[in-house]
Amino acid sequence: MTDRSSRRPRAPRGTLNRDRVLAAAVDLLDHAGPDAFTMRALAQRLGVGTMAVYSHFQGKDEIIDAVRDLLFAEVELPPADARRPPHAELRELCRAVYRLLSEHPSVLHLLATRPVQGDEGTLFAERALGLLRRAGLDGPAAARAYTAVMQYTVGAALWTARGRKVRAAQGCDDPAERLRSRFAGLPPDRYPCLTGLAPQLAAAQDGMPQYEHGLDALLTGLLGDPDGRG
Amino acid sequence: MTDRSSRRPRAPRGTLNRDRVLAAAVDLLDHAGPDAFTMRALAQRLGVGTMAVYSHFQGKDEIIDAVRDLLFAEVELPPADARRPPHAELRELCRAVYRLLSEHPSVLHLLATRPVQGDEGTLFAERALGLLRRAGLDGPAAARAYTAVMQYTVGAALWTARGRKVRAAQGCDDPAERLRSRFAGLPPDRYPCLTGLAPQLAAAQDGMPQYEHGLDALLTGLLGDPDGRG
DNA sequence: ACCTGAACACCGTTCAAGT
DNA sequence: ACCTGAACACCGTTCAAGT
Repeated sequence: MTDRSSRRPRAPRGTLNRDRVLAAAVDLLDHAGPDAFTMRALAQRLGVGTMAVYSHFQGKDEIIDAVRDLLFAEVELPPADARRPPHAELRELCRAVYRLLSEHPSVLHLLATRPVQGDEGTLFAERALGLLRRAGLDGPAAARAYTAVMQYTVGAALWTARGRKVRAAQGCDDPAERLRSRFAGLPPDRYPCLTGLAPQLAAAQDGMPQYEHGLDALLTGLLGDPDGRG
Repeated sequence: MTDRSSRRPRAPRGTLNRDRVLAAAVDLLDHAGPDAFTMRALAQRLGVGTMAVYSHFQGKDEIIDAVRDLLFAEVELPPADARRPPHAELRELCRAVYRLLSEHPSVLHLLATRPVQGDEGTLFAERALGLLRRAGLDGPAAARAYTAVMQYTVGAALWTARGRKVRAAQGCDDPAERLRSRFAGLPPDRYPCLTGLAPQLAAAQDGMPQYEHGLDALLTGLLGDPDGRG
């Protein structure tokens, strides 16, 4: 199946460009992880010599920045709809970002290291801040609320990606099951809650449902209970 | 001032041990950052040959795990006090973890990659879960609430560390000011909220106050308003 | 048992050279 | 302008050797 030489045939001249490099970079990151994302592996996947990539990007950092902004631009922002309550629209906006970060866990590492610079990430911030204002928050409260929501989203996605990485490293068994058995095996007299709640803690490692649970609590605390006082 | 040879004198035999390696590792990580944390730099700081460290640790990963657990063990857990409302005690517990992560931003990178294995991190989880149960949450709700709080704490600390890293890289100017001027310079017709709220967004990059703002909102959403219905 | 230095298989990037 | 291969200065780790 694979090339005996483990080196694919060289692509003809002039076929390399920034888009092809970025597409291969996303593939490589998502498939092999950040550690395996090397300039040599990237070039090999593209069928060119290692240094060919440097004709289109200054170096690895510029590729990483471009990948981050490219993927953030792919967030499917729900259509603005003034009739819906801002709470609900904000929730969907956040879910879209979380979904992106979950589907491309490697971006997380990149997002965590350097902030988004691209225009599309900026548009997301604009939308979110507008919804927070519409929900009745003043300037400082909206800024703090936006920051808190982003902090939680990044943290939740990172938490999930961490579980996946452990699974990939340790023979592909369920990370939730590993967590459960680790907690369940602790001495119950010293850790009564932890041992008792091991199954529930494992159940909370389920990605989107857990994210929604925390997000709803956070938004309720930030905006007030939407079903409560009215 | 510095050694002309840029190589410090070798330590006498038998003075190296796990504790000295870990202390040097924490120093190196906090002072020089994760990228500069190499086995060669660590050994040089200890005044031994590179391979001497391998007599005490299997490799770099084992050192990283040990550093993470060591620092997590240093979290100053507030004394348990059944008279205080669980909401307040949980808040202090979380603040202690956030403070640790902020003071040792390099640990974050490590915490984000692999979960805490050490006993002390486990003790923190036990305390937090106990408080959530005391606050009236049932098993599944307590597990989800604990996970959400940890996710938010990691995300918030990472957010702060990211700002610091940018500052260190880009000539030491204030990261909040950089963020403010970037947002303030956007076209106001396309980004009315972002340009208008640039100062408030910059003000929200203040670490602990922002963390507390989000944490209180999250706890309120998870536990119910402590001052509200009673 | 503890520590060393050389060596191996990597990495990102520079550089002179090719087309 | 675009791409190449050799080379440089790194990295973590293996290994045979020293004490």
